[in-house]
Amino acid sequence: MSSRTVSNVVNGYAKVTDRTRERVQRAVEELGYRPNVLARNLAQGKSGQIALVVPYLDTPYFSELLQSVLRAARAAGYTVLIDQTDGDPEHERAFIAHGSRRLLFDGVIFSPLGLDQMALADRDPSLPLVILGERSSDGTFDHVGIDDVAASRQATDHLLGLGRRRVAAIGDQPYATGEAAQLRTRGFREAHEARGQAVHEDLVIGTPRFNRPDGAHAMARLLDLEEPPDAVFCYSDLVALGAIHTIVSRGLRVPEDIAVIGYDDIEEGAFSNPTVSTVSPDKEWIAATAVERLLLRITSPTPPPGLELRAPHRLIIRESSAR
Amino acid sequence: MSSRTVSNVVNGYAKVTDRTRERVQRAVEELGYRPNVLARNLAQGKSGQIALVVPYLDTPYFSELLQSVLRAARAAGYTVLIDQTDGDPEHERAFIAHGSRRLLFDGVIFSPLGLDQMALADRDPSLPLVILGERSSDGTFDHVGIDDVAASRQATDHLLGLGRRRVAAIGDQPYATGEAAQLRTRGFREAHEARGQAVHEDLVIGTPRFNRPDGAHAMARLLDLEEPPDAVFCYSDLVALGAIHTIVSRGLRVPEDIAVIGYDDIEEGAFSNPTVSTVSPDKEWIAATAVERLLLRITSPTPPPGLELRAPHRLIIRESSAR
DNA sequence: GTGAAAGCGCTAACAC
DNA sequence: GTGTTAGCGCTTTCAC
Repeated sequence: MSSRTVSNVVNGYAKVTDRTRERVQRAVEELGYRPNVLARNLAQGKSGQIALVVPYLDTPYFSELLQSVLRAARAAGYTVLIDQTDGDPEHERAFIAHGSRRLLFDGVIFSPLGLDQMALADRDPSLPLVILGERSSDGTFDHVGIDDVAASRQATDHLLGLGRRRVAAIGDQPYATGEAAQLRTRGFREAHEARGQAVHEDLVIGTPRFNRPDGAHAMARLLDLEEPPDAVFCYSDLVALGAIHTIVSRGLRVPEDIAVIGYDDIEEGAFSNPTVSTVSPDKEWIAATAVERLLLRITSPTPPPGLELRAPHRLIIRESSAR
Repeated sequence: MSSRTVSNVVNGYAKVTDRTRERVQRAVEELGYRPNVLARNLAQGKSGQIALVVPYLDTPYFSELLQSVLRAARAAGYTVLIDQTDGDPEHERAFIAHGSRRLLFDGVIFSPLGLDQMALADRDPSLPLVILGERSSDGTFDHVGIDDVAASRQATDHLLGLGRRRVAAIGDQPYATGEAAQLRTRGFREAHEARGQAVHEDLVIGTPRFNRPDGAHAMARLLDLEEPPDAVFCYSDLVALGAIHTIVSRGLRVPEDIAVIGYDDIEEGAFSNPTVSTVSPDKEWIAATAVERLLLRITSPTPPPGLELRAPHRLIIRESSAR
């Protein structure tokens, strides 16, 4: 009995006699044999790992996503290695560039923040890659995300449909790396246009990130205006929660005085006071699709075409924008 | 020039001539040489990875912790592999038992939920291990966590000090795997004793997990009592948030009608309405210490003694239990 | 300080 | 179907 046969048995190749298989298995049991993953990795030139690289792991959206990715990867026998970039372009680049860690993972699911399209293109072409969020594919990787413009248009239209006439937007990022934010702003504008209403430019506020504090500060600025808004479209649920915090602490009511809608559909928004309306992307779909495409890319002998995958989304109306 | 010399240079061993080092480095540049991590791993018998295994990754407490662990590990040149067990005993056991994945990580930081002390003892003794949460060390691993009894006593005492006389506790788990919960219940009782007050046994409510829905349901039960509580000690901030959600939706006020205090100090509690008082464990300390001890355990030739490490904690009083 | 050569433990051609 | 053997690309003991 040789190592070849053992390898066959351990890896479950069909071509083994039942008797041999049994003999091997008993020996494995008795000797307490454990295959050495490290050796296998080297021999195969694969690590059996995929990396999930996101800007922030304590953002509920990403931790909920991480969970789904983990589940999908596990089902396929892969382990998940993670890293947080804090949106640092250098850190982000290091992950997709040629580097010594290249072999540590067979592929990457990557949610870039500080990297513009150009930097994305300049990467290790042999690294299977799936991009999350808002970056259009250049054909060498897959991209999965929801239709931000349409979703934002719907959210804004919902607010306008409530009869609100001074609708604010919190989260714009008018610079190269703010593509996702800009798409939402575009949707915000389109909704106004469709109803023949003008956008109040002073009500479009930028934020460096999409956090609670960002939302809280931005809302404070809006309330300090001579004519504050009567509704707010926030580019994340955290921003919405922060904004609501400010509104309430100033003695105003949500939604009576100011209606609020967020983005991401994190669980927190379903239990907050008030509960917050939101754009709900299908995270399970996003995670499952991202993993599926990545594994295909990893195992396929010839690189599959880079796809634009549109995840489903829907509007969830809760107390913060109830009639 | 041999591979030996190159290895020396790449790994930064001191014993190389400046001239040789330069020659090697230029060659490395020109050839675009990248060391193969997989081969190195095999040769060294190490993966340069540590695993973080927690019950739930979408729990803010764990995602905040994960973030700190990541930072500490990265500083030491380690990558972090993660897994979520959902508290499933079988899944948890698989991670610390002898197994083929053993070599995939050099050590594990583990927050068990479904595993009792006995099951913990029966593990791969060669696996460096640091336990988080409430499990006392048997001397073969380190344990880091806050003093749950003391912290719970302080939280409860704070509520009693407010003059509340019917203080409830949400989160008890009176079974083998509920050690952490039981310690909190003990602190809850001790606080009453210290003030010579009786615990209202009907106000001590169990929950399967420490989630928002758990808190919401438990609170509903408490409010259905003939004599509802006038204060609640919740075993997690999520439970507190869920409880507050229920209280508010019944038209009662926090803290006027019912004061609430939580546990974990997640960011969400600082922005919710009302903001929630909480027991704040020093997560940064916990993560840094856990990683430090784990790496020591990994690199030390002789196994270090298993330590009980007590992380600092403090009470943060916010609106939910303001006077 | 540098070179040669022997593993690390597995997988996968290649023969039988 | 089973055995033999040559790598995978490093690290490291051992001479020089």
